[in-house]
Amino acid sequence: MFALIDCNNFYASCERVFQPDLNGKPLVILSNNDGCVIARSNEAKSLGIPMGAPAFKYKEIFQKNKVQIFSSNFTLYGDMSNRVMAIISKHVPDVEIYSIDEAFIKLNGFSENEANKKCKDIIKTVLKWTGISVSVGLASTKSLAKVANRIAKKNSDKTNGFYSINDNKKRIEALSNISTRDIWGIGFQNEKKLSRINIKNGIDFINLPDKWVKKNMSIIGLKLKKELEGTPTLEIEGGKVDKKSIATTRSFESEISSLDDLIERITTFSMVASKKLRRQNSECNMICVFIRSNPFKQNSERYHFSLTGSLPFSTSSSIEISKFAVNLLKKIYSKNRLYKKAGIILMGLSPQSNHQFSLFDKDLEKQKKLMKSIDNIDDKYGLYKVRLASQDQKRIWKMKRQKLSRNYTTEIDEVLIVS
DNA sequence: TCTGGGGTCCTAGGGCGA
DNA sequence: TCTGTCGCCCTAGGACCC
Repeated sequence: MFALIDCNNFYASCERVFQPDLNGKPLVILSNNDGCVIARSNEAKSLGIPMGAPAFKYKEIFQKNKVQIFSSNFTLYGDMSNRVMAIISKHVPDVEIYSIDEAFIKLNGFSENEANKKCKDIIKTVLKWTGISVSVGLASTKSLAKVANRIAKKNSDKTNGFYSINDNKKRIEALSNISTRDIWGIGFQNEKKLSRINIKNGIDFINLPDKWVKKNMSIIGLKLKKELEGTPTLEIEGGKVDKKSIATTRSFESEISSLDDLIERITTFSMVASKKLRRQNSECNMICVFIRSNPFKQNSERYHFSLTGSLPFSTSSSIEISKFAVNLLKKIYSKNRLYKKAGIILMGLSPQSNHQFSLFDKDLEKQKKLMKSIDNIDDKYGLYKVRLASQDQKRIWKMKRQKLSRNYTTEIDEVLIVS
């Protein structure tokens, strides 16, 4: 049996834990730069505010309904997530942390009653210890556990946050009542394809021939079909898994066109990305750089230039990576154009311990020591205190985060004081 | 004025060596 | 030595997820 544990309206719940007066009020969390709505409380959902809504377009609705607005505080959400996952891991050994607010668990060797009890215990303990409410769906496969979780959440007044698809009748009923778009793994494009042949819900989908599904939705679609039929094709992926690529990308506060400005951004992104790389003790041998226009601008040309290059050696040095990235940037840069977003993606990741030595390694030890010193200074005085000459020394560009809450759990100066 | 960021996996198609 | 075929590898792009 698999269970999916999902935190309810996670980001909104994190804010409410420390500001309980927000309970019952509509609440939204905005993306970086306060751009889009990325999380909503139930009250905000019922006002018709969709996921991904551009904040500026909903200003009136926010004002009219006194919607509480927060900038995303990933330090807080990340810390609360760690606490929730630690509690789940105490209850069961087989845990897969699927995202910041979701975890799959495997309940092998448990009787049905024991599995049900375990799920209910988790709901109770997480709420008691963290203040975050979670929903749990239990079923024979991961995809069906997702469906069960959805039922648990949608009907929380009846389910108390727990639902189990434990027989065929319940499985058929659940699949009849879920539209294809709401099934995990069926996205916008696949829904369009299915809709064209009049496939509307989960039952319609599993009644399709395997051959059609494989041809039109690839092996992933076929695996999903088997899962919904009750045959597991996806396993728990436990343990700490190293990332296979690391990206740092940002939209700019306004369009920029000069090469010097772009070099400054790409250098800074390289510093951030290579730090992430060193944190997981990896190095990379491929770098992709991209720059693009504003896709939302009416009546103007859209462009997206990107280039991937292979390094002659593997490295985690900020200096090597930024030097290489800037060279790639120079190759794709074109004058007299306006750019709204840029980014760098590090690929070909391998553990530092497996380093393949090459002719270019004469400075390796020197670079390693330098990076270690930079990381030490950052640890002591705050992130990214050491900068390369091509970076903006004053850092005049900054993410817009006008409605940021406090770091209640990670900064001693910001903890709540109870008087 | 103002529309996020960071991942994974799969497939098609081209290059290239056996 | 030339040519055809097969399969592997790489890359770009698209789809999905949160």
